[in-house]
Amino acid sequence: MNYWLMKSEGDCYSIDDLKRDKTTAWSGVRNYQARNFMRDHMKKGDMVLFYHSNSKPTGVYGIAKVTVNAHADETQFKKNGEYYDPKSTHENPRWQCVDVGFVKKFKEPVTLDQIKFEDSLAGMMVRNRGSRLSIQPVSEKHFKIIEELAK
DNA sequence: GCCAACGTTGGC
DNA sequence: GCCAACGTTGGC
Repeated sequence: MNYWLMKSEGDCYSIDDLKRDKTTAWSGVRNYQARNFMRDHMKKGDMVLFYHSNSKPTGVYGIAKVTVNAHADETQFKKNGEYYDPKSTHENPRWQCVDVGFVKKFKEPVTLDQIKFEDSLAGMMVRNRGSRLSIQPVSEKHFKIIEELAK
């Protein structure tokens, strides 16, 4: 089983939205590296740190899990939609996404400040300045530490 | 809202 | 295949 961190802008799609929806297709990712993680490495049952970027405070707000393996991202075919990709075809879809389900929301978020402060979390990608990758692999150790910090 | 860092595009 | 220009991300 693998562990991940998925970013979402807090005011765009938050952990509360996921709680309400119970499950959602992680569509709209238009970055090849992030797509490759979803397509090739994320599997049903993998655990996900749900991270809010551009929010106050920024940090991990809860936990989600992968509920459906990668499949074509429908938003790429929606003309006039924000995520429409004219170069993509149904025969050979360019973008894929997994579905994620709600697991829990932390009482208090584990903030980016905390993550940077904890020596035991050295090496987490999200600590790097300018780390724009919206889906990042996380080690089991780091995942568990974040979970502990939330208690 | 600013701006540095990054990814992508497109001309050559 | 290089690289400048551009658009986007995301912390502050």
